[in-house]
Amino acid sequence: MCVMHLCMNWDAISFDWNQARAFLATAEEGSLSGAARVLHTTQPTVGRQVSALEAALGVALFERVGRGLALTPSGAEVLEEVRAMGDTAARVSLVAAGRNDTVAGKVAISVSDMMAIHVMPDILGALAKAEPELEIELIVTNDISDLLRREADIAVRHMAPTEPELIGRELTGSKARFYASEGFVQRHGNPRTMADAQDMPFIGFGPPEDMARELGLRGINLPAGSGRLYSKTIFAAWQMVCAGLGIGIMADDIAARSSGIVPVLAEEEVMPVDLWIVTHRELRHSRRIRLVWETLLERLGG
Amino acid sequence: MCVMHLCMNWDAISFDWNQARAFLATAEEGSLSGAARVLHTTQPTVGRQVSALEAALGVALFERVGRGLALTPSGAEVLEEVRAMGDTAARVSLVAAGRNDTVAGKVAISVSDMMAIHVMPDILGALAKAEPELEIELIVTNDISDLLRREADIAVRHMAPTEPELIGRELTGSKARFYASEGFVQRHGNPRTMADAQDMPFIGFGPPEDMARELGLRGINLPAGSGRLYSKTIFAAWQMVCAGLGIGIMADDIAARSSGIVPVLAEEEVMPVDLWIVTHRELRHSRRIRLVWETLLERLGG
DNA sequence: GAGGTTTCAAACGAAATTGCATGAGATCTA
DNA sequence: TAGATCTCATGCAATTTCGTTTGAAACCTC
Repeated sequence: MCVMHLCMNWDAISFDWNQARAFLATAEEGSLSGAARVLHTTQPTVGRQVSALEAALGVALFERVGRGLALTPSGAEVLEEVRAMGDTAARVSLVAAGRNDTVAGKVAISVSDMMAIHVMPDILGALAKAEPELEIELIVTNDISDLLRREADIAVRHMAPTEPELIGRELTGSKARFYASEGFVQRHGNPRTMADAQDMPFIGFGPPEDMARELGLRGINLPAGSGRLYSKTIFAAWQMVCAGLGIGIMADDIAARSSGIVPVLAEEEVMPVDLWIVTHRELRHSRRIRLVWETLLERLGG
Repeated sequence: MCVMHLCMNWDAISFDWNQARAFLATAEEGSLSGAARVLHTTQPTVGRQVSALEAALGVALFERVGRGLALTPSGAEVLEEVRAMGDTAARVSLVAAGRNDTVAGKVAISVSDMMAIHVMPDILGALAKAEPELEIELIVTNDISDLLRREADIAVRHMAPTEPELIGRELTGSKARFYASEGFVQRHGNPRTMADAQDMPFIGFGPPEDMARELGLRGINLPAGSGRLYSKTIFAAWQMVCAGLGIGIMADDIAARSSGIVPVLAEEEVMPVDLWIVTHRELRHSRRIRLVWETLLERLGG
């Protein structure tokens, strides 16, 4: 609109911005109580703030209808704008975090469950010891965390980021191959090719379709009907492999930590494991973020 | 960016929005004291709010340098985003005002000085009597007020609005013609055509170039060198006409209120006076605005 | 229909924020 | 260089806001 701000209209923004936030949270969450929860405050406070905003703007935003509130048409219209205000507020928070030059504070790292269990403890332990003021939240998920919405500050992913707002760095990932338990091999034999394993069960790390597509890209075709056992929680799936329920794919270094596990399908392709650390472009220069970033880079092999 | 708000990231907007506003005002005004003035609060309060924001974001926004503050590079970057937040806040205020269904409150009307003196008093008097809770600010300016920035809520202009956000309604403006004082006519005679007035002084309502261009569009060519006396304050210019200093253009109904004034240049074109009332599209349906709008329409002749 | 679980609203005491007054430092003018 | 006028920082009293608690009404489940 207008970039020049020679004279700002201060009257137009003189309403209480926190009350606007309370209204936003209430409308989004659907209730005063819900808003109070997400804002880490209490229901009476949110209620008073919304009422005060209504009085200040001279507009009835909600209609008190039994339990819960209902947006009035005016409220819906105002909400649109307040929502935009919330979006810009999130951007304020983002660039501020990117400029944050204190080491103290929180960094949220999103990793897969296997990494959380097998490789992160050492790294986080070293980090916590080296930087006592650093607070780290480990978000364990096998879905790709939404860095754009800042569910996490840094994510360890298995692929390069596609969003232009994100920047990533590839790590020297290990190799992955097929494994099974010693018990499984004793019972079924150790297949050397996929043809040998036609009738053997495979443990998947996600829906069979996804697994088949993923491996198909690497020239490996799983037998039809395999992978009826799967879990998106890789740790759980791997436990099934260890229990001798079937064949699974695992990174060599992690497989090496499990006892009683042997490689199978020796003549099939050994697959490289893509590993990326990813963060938001704006956060890249935050001292705190960079500290964690460098440590991850070093310990995971940059 | 993302229109879907299935789950909002509430942590990202959990900083104090009023503190952000304090920072915005401070940065824009250049000092804590200045910010305190525009925000109708005190300097210690603004100072504490800005400091608290710095602490919350972990970013040094200002560098305390003797008298006054200087934005840090980080502060400048954050300011950009907070400025965007301020813009959206202004929009909140705008649509809220448009939905405001209370009669009580302020309406700012922007008019030319002549209108302010000659026609508004009656209208505003009637309005104030009919609606005791209505508060009206009369902004007197011959520049077109920036309705987009809400310097005024309603403007009476001499041309149709060009901005798409504004809506206007044409009024039945009066006719305008050339006038001079009786004393002037006694001394110089009453010219009937522009040729007769070649050597007579003209009083302008703005820079001679503007006047010449404006009248040229209507087929009237002022003598070269006329209009060396002018004032953008039309009232002042008209006083010069009344004092017999020269010939001036005036709307008939307003000229009729001045004694000792007679029409001159009778054979020249009589010019229609364009008259529009203009407001912001969003404000159109505010009860308060509509009330004033309808009154202006009625009394000024819709 | 009773019990449990929500919701919002009201009252009261506590805590945080605000405003005023004051002081110290810097800039500008004479 | 001295005075005036700005600026921001600090201490203290007063107001406002907040959180806790309680109550009443609506919804869901059994």
